[in-house]
Amino acid sequence: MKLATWNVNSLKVRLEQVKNWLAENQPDVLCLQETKTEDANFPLSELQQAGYQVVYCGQKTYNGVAIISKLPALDVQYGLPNFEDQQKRVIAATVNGVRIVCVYIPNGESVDSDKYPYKLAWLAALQAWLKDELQLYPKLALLGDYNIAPEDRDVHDPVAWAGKVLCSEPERSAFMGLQKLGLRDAFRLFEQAEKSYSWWDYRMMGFRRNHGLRIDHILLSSALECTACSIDKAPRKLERPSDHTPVWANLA
DNA sequence: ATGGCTTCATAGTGAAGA
Repeated sequence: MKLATWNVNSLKVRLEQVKNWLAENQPDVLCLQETKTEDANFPLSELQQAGYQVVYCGQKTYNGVAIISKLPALDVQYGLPNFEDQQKRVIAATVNGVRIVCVYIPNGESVDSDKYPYKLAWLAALQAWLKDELQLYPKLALLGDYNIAPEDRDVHDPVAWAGKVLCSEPERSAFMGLQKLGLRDAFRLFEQAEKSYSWWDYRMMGFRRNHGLRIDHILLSSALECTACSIDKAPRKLERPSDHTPVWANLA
C-alpha cells in the first residue's frame, strides 16, 4: 500500500500535475494540503475520472486538505475534534483498514507572531487527539505539511535557521511529542541522501541551490510495517511547480 | 537587503506562505 503527501499550493493551478503524478506513481492514498479551493469548486469529477475517490475540506484562498484514494475513504472526520478552528487543516478517514490523518499544520509566521502560539496550541491539540485516536485505530498514518524541520539535518543552513520558526525548540518538541505517541518518521527508517528536503523557497533560486527544508512528513504507528520511503523531487522541476514536492511511503 | 517568488482576491496592491 503506497501512501503519499503533497502540499500543492493551489489545486486549481496544480490539477494537471496531480493527475499526472497519480498516473505515474499509482499511490493508494495521496493527501493534499493547501488546496485553496472551496468545496463547491473542488475538481471532484476530474479526479474521479483518473480512477480515484476523494474526500475534501476546503475554503477560499487559504488552507484546504483532501484525501485521494483508490479504495473508499470511510468514517471521515473534518478538523480536530478538540480544537475550534475556522481554518481547514485536517481531514481523516479509514482507507483499506488504515486510519489516514491528513494535516496542514499552521506555519506560525515567526516566533514573535500571534500565529506562533496558535501553532503551538494547535500542535498540543493534535497530540492530545492522536493519543486517543491511536487507541481506536492502532494502524494510523499521519501525513502532511507539518511546517516543522525536526532536526538540523533537515535544514539547508541550520545556523541561519537556528531558533527561527519551523526550527524552534518548542516546535521540535511538539514533533518529538508525536513520536513519543509511538509514531515513527518513515523517512528516517531508511538510508537517505544527505541534504534531502521537501520544500524550497521560490525566491533566490532556492531549488537550484538546494536551499530547502524537510517539513513534509509521514509518521506511522508501530502496527504499520514500512518497506520504503522517499521524496520525489521530480514535480519540483516542472513548469510552475508547487514549492513543496511529494513524499511517499510503502507499507507492507 | 525584514528583501527575494507565487498564489489569491481584486482591479492596484496587500496578505500569506516558509
